[in-house]
Amino acid sequence: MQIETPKEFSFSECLVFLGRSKDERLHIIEQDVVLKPLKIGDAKILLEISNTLPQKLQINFVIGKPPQALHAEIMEYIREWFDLDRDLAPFYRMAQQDRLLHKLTRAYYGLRLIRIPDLFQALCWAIIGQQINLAFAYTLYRRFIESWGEKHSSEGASPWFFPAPQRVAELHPRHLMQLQFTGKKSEYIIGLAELMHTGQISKQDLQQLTLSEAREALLQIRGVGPWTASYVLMRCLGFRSAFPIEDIGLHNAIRLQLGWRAKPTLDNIRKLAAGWQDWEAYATFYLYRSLL
DNA sequence: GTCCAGGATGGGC
DNA sequence: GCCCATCATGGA
Repeated sequence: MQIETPKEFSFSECLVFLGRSKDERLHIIEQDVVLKPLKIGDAKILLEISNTLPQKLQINFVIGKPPQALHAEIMEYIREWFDLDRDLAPFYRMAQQDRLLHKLTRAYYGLRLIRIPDLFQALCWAIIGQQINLAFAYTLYRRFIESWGEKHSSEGASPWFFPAPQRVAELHPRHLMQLQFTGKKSEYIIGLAELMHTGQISKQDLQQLTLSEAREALLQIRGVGPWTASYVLMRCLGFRSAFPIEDIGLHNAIRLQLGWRAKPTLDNIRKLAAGWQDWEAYATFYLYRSLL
C-alpha cells in the first residue's frame, strides 16, 4: 500500500521527532522504518512505514493482513498522523518574514506536525506532562502504557497499544500512584477514562465544533486547563490556530532562539507571534523541534 | 543541595 | 476576579 506525500514533506524530519525519547513504546523506529500497531475494528495489525520511493510512503503489513475494505481507514490514519493533508506552502511563505521561524523552517524543512490521533491518548499524555520535565513525563507515560496497555506481540521488541479507556476507568487512583503519578493526576486520568468510555467526551463530537467551542468543551474536563486544552487542540484535533502560549517548552525555545537570558513574557510572545495567524500550531511545533 | 519542569485546582481575599 | 499554596518527584 502506498500513500502520496505532499511536496513539503520530509519523512526523516518526522522520524527525528518520533524518535525523541527512548521511553517511547507506541511505535518503534529502526533503520528509517516505523513500526506502528493499529486497531481497526476488531483487527490488530502492525504497520511498517517507510519512504523508499520519492513522494510516497510505503505501508507494509507485518502481521495481520487487513481486508481491502479497511485500507482506506488505515490510509486515513497515516495521513492524519503525519498531517499530510496540510498545505505548508503558506506557512513557509509566512515564516520567511518571521524573526523566530525563518531559520527553523529551513533547518527542519518538511517536518509535519506529528499528530496524536487518539483523543484519550492525547489527553493522557498532556495531563501526565503537566508541571514535570519531559524526561520524567516519558517515564510515567511508559509505565502507564506497560502497566495497562497491550503489547502487540509478546515476542521481542514489540510496540504497544495505548491503554483502553474501559480498562483505565476501572482502576483505583492508588494503581497510578504506584507508578509515581500524583494523587490528583491519578484522579484526572481515571475520571477522563470514564468520560471517554461512556461517550460523554468523544473526538467525533469535538471535531464538529469550532476552535473556541472545542476548547470550552475540553476545559469542562477535570484536570484540563488552558494549556492542556490548547495542546490537545493542536496535537489531536488538528486546529491550526491552537496555541499553547503558556507552554514552558515554547518559552524556552523562544528564549534560546533569541539568545535571551530570561524567558519571554506572555506579552513578548504575543508580539512575536503577531504574524502567525492560522499557523500558531505549526510555529509551536517547529519551536518544540528546536529543543531536541 | 537547589531549582525548575511542555499546569490545574481549590481556597482565601 | 486575582493570588497563592499545594501537588510530588525526577532531572540537570
